[in-house]
Amino acid sequence: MSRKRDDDSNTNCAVEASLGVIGGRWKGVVLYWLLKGTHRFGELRKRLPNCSQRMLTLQLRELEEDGLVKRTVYAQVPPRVEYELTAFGRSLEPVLIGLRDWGEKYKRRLQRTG
Amino acid sequence: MSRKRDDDSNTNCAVEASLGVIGGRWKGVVLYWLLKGTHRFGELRKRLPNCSQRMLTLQLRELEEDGLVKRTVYAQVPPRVEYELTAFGRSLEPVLIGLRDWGEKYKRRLQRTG
DNA sequence: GCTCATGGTTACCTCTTTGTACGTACTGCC
DNA sequence: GGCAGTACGTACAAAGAGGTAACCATGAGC
Repeated sequence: MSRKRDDDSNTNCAVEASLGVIGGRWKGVVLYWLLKGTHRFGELRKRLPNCSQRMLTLQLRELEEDGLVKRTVYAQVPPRVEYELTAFGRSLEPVLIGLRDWGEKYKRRLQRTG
Repeated sequence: MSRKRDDDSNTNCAVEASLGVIGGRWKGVVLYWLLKGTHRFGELRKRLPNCSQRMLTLQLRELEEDGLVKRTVYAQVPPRVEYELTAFGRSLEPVLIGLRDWGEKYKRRLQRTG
């Protein structure tokens, strides 16, 4: 999504506001996995093999900034960082479920129509 | 959204598949207005003052390709082109409503926390 | 024959997003 | 002393998204 963050025009429309938050390249999937429970950074990497390390870091940082994700650093060596949804992040659950269900409908449609 | 269309990795996750379809810069708003009824091209332009003509054309074309929007050209001068949702497009309604409602929650939250 | 309105298309340029590759910090283990 | 493992950060380059501005076709109205 080439949607510049902090763009005022996003906030005019509530739909755009939502998409501005969850529309990032990998945010949907990240949120979807976090819905299933806390994950370490390396675990998320395995879940998103096509997402580079840098991108995963960036997307997580933005989700954290937007208050959807909580980041917990444990003072260990080697480092251990855990990500989990905040209460506000969990309020996205029905939306994400809706997106997933519709996405499956869309994929089935693609198969039918070639 | 800088999400390359026709990218296989999108389709691995249904959430990403949905976002690939509706995640375009202006698609959310366009769909939201079309939910309220058929619109001419010029009407949509007025609804999206921040969207350039070129972008509106592109977004509508992609929505049409994805089977969400039907485009009807009337053989008139000056030209008259109408856009409306297909049945499949209307199946997105609950998802869009969900995005809108959550977006409003998000905006209220932004105001509270500054 | 000039202008206007509508719904485009096209070329060109800029800014953003993303990828690749490499560097870092720390400590325990061999 | 050197390497492994984790979770980053940084620099550079490529790709993609989006803006601006100009052009097009056509017929009605003047």
